[in-house]
Amino acid sequence: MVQSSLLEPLPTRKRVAVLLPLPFPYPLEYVVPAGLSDSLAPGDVVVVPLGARRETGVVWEQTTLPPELTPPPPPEIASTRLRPVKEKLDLPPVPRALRQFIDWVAAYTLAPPGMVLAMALRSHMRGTQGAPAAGWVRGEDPPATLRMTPSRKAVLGALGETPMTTAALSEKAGAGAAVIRGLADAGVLRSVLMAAPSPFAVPDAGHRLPVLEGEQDFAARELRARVAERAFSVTLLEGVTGSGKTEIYLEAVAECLAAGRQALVLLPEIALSAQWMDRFTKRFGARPAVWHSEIGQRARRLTWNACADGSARVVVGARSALFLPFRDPGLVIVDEEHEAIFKQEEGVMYNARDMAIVRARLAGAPAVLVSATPSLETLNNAETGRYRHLVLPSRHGGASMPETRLIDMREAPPPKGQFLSPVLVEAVKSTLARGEQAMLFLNRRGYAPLTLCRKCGHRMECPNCTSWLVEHRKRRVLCCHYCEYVTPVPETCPACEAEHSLTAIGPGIERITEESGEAFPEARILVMASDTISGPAATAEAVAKISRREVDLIIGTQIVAKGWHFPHLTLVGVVDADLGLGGADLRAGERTMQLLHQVGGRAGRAEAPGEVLLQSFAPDHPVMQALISGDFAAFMAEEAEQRRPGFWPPFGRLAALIISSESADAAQNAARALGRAAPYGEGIEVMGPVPAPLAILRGRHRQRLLLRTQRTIAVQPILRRWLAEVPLTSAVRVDVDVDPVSFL
DNA sequence: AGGCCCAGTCTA
DNA sequence: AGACTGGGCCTC
Repeated sequence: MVQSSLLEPLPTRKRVAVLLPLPFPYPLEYVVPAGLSDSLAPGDVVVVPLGARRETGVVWEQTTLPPELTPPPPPEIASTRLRPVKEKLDLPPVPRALRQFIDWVAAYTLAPPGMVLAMALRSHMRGTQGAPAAGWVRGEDPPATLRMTPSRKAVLGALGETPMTTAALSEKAGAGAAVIRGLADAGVLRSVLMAAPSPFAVPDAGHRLPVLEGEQDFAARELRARVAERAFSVTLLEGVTGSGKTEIYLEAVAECLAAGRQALVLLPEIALSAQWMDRFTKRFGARPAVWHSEIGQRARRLTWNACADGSARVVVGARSALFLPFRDPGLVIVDEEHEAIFKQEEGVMYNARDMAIVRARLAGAPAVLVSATPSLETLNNAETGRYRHLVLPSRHGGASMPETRLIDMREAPPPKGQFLSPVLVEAVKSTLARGEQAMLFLNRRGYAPLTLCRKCGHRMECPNCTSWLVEHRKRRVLCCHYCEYVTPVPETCPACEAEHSLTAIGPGIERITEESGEAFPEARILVMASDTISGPAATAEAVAKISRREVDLIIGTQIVAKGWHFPHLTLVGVVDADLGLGGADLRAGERTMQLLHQVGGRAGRAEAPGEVLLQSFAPDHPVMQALISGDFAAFMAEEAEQRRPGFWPPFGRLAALIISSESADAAQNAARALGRAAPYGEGIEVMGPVPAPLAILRGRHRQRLLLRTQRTIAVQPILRRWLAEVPLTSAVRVDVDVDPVSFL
C-alpha cells in the first residue's frame, strides 16, 4: 500500500454528491475513501460527517430536468475542503426513478431537494436498527486468479447456509471488512437482503373476474390496453357515482399484475376505506399493501422494502405513497382525482394528483385519473387531447341517479332557532316511516361555529388565529379548528362580564343532532364526524352498522361523502348547501358542486330510487342549478369560460407567496419588499401583498402575494429570480405554494 | 435541521 | 465581572 502510493501519482480523489434530508439547496460533496472506491453508486445510503455530527444521506447524481425547472448550479468546492464519506449502510438503495422524481418534485415546488428526500425516506433511514440488513452468501467459485489468503479462507469457511451480515461474518472469521469486500468484488460473496419473506401475498389477477357490460367493458379494455402498451399515457375515467369505476380500474390493475409489474392506487383517505379493501380482496383474493401516515413503524419498513424488491405488487395509499421506491411501476391510479386533499399544504407543498402523472411519466407507465366530478384542470386536459377520456354515463345494475330538489329556505324557513326546514323534516319522517335510511349532511363539526355575547356583541375568537372558536357542547369546550387551542365554555362574557349571555350562533353537526333527536324521537341516530369516529376500525364499524340497518338516520360531515356504499339509504338532506360558496376562493363553486354531488351519490344505490334535498338561500346559484339538473358538463363549461379570459387555472398558472412572522410589522415589511421586487412582463401579473384571509395562524402574522402567468410561462424561474432578489431576515418565513389550492 | 459564535443583556 | 439567551451563519 505504502509502496504503491510512492510509485503512482496521487489519483485525483473521487467525489460523490450526497443528498442529506436537510434543507440544503443542493447535495453536498464528499470524497470517496479508498475502502469504498468501487462500491459507491447513486442511490446508496451512506453516513457522512457534517460539522460535528454524522448524517445519513443518499449518494446522488445530476439528473436532467426540463430547462425551466433546472435550479442554478451549486458553487464549486475545492477538493481540499471535502471530507470523506464515513460508511455505506447495508440498506436497499433508492432506485433511480425515485431519485429523479425527488429532483423533479423539488424543482417544481421550489422545495429543497433534501426536504423531499426526507419525506421519501422518513421510514427508511430513520433508525437503521431493525432495517433489513444485507447479508452475504456464497457466490461464484473462487477464480484461479484470486489469491486465497488465510483470512480469505477463514471468511469462506465461516460462511453458513443463511446470509450473514458483514459484522457477524467479520467477527466469526476474525477478518476485517476489507477482506469481505475483496471477496465480494471478486464475486465469491454475493449480497442478499436478509429481510423476512415478504408479508405481501400476490394478488391473483384471475381470482374473481367481474361481469362487465357495454361501456364498462369497453372502458376496462381501454385501460388494459394502456397498461399493456408499457408506455406513459394519461386517461381520465369519468363516471357518475355507482357506475362501477372501481371495478373497471381494478381491471387495469389486473393487467398490470399479469404483466408482472407493480401498481399504485392513490386514494384521498386511505384510513377510511375498509369498503375499498373489501372490493379489492374480493377481486384479487389478497389484500394490497397499504401506505398512509398512520401505519406503524414496522409496517412502514416492510412496505418500503417490499416496494423496493418488487414483492409488494399493489400498493394503495395516501399521497405520500408516490415516494415509495417501486422497482417496476407499471400503473398509477388516482381515485377521486378532484379531491383537494391531494394537495399537501405544509412543508413540501405538492399536489399528489399532478405529481402522480410526473411519476408515471418518469416510469414510462400509464396514469389513470378517476372521478365522478373531474376537476376543471383535468377536464381541460381531456378536452384538449392531452389526456384520453373514458365516460361512463349511467349507473351500474339499473339503479337510477337520485332525484335532486331544492328547498328554498326563504320560502320554507325552519322555526326560529332551528335549522331543518319543515319540508326536510317531513321528507325524513316519511323515509323513516317506509323503513328506509336517511342522511343529513353538514360540513361543519361541533355545535355552533360562532359564540357571541348578547349583551355586548363580543365574539369568542382564537387568541392564536384569525378565527372563531367553535363550540363543542358535548365536551363543553370552545375549539379553534386551525390550531390546537381549546378552552372551557366560559360562564360569563370575557369582555363585559355579563352572566349567561353567550349564545351559540349557527349550526354545527352536534346541533343538528340535537334538533333531529327532537324531530325524530324514534330514529336510531348515528353521528359520523372526524372527531366522533376516529380511526379505520371505528369507521368500518360505523359503516357496517349502517349496512346492517341498525341505524335509521346518519348525521355526518365530510367523511360521509366518501365513496361509501349504503344500500338502504334513500334520502340525503344537505343542511346548508350554500356553505363553501362564500369567500374568494377560485374553486369555491366547483368544489361545492363536487362535494354535494358526492354526498348525493350516497342515496339510492340499490333498487330503491334515491332523493337529495338541498337547503339553500340561493336556489338560483349556478351550483344549485347544476345539482338539480345534473348537467355538470354545462356547469364546468361555464366555469371554464369564467376563468379563461383572466388566465386563471387551467388557462394560466398560479403561485402564492405566504409571508409569515411572529411580528406583524416584520411580515408586512417583508411582503412589501417582495411586492416592490415583483416580476413583470407580458403574461405575468402579481397581486398583493395583502393580509391573508387567515391573517394570524398559530400566532404568526401572514401576508400573501399571488403570481399569475399565462399557461406557456413557467412560474419556477420567475419565482427563483424574485426570491433571490429580496433579502429576508430570519424573523420572517416565505412559503412558496406553486399551484395553490387553498387561498387562506 | 442543528451547532457554533458573537452580541447584547441580565445578575449581583 | 461573569454568565446567559438569541440571532446569523455555516455545514461539502
